[in-house]
Amino acid sequence: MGLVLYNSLNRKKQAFTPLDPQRVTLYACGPTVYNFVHIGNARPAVAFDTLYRVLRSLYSNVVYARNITDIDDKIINASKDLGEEINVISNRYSEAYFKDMAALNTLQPDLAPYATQHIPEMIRMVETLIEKGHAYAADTEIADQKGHVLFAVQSMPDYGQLSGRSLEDMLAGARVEVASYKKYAGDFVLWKPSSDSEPGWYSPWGRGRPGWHLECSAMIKKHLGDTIDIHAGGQDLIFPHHENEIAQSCCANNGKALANYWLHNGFINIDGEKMSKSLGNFRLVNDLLQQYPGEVLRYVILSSHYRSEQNFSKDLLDSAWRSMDSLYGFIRGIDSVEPLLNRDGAGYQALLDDLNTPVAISELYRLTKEVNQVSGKEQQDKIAELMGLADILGLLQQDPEQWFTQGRGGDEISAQEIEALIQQRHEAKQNKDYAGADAIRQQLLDQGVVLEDSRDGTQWRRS
RNA sequence: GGCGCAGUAGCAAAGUGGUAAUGCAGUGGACUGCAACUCCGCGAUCGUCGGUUCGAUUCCGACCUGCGCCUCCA
Repeated sequence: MGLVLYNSLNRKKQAFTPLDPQRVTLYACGPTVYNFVHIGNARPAVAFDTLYRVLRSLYSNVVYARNITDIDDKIINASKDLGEEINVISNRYSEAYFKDMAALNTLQPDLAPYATQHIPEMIRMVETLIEKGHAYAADTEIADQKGHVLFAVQSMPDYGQLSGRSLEDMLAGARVEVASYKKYAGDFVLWKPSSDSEPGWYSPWGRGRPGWHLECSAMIKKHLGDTIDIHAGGQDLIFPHHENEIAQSCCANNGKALANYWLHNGFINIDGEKMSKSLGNFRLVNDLLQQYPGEVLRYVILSSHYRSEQNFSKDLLDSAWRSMDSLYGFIRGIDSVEPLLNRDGAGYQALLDDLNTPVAISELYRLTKEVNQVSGKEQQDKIAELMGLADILGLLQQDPEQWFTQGRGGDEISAQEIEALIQQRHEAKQNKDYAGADAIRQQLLDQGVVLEDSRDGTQWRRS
């Protein structure tokens, strides 16, 4: 079977056929860098990183772009709150983003374009849209309203196609007051004026900054082309963000489709509730990484299908950690072999079926069982297959020894102390002092260290 | 009001028109000085009520419950 993807455009699974098999293009919406990212931001990064890995297994040249939004009102507000320069904030948090995502074993995208480095391209696109009659500069002399350029949604017959709603429907439920400079209530901002204290760039409409949606359209056009294969992001971006990207790009590029496949990941909730500032239940990846290995977070994210909603909780993380332990426990002590992806294997086939990562993970377990049932060359092949599947999932990337001896947060007994106690226990055992040996075992267990005796000696792991 | 999603064992999570993968937890056993690891075994009729069908968890309808989007949002 070839790759099949669920396309939000028509709400169906479709066989994936790239425009150009020699250059497959994937674009995922990245974060606005005004703070550390939360676990919800990590989901698309991990899910579409997995897609990237699958695409690379199928095509020789895949170009994956994930943008950084480094100009936005949220950053401007953060700048005011913190009393720091915009670029200091955006630099700090974009760096943190790359670090956090690397901890989740996401591969570096081929391109990581920054909005602020594409202002001329954005201005050019706005000019094109005005020329073609799809956009207009606000017709007003009121000081703080002057300088807006808006996209005229009524100029685009198909507007609303991705989100599946008509203009009337959208306006019927509108929760926001309509700005007076809009000709039509549904029109959205392409360019807006900046005050002297706000960051801005000079444009034909005065000093200002781009609207939110524009950067993606401009950067895709510049780096990937007028029409790309796959555009991905969170479900909440379907409207308005992606709908508006489509409108801008399509109208600016003579009606060409912006993307042939649109993928959207579901939301992550915290203990049954949506993450929100008012509830104060944000889980920052950076914080979680203090307590859990990045692979555990990745495992959790991949353990449910990317389109379904996922409920995050401590229990889920702890249970995922134990699950990972059992996988690492299995490969601990076996000789490493060159990973080999089995393209006919159920795990890889599951990934080709709209990224069914839960099934792929279950195959990991099935393979470990199979390794036990065979021996010799056959066993080596199974191990290679296991690691090949793990590689494409971005799991089991650590050395098992390191995995079990890594810290698990908090004050912990050091490896040296553990080794010393193991030596003491060994001596006790030699003297048939089993009570003494057991006391040491219990003492370590109380400190979260489990001992495993074998013919070759004693292994330990933190639990 | 409009559009849309979900409800599967204690928890998590796949899946199929012909009586339901997998993981964690629990539990019985083998192994062990005792353990751990590992191995073998054990659990659900799939929100409710109807309909279609030889047969539905899987299709259709209604209902109940939870949730998302409707220009801040992954």
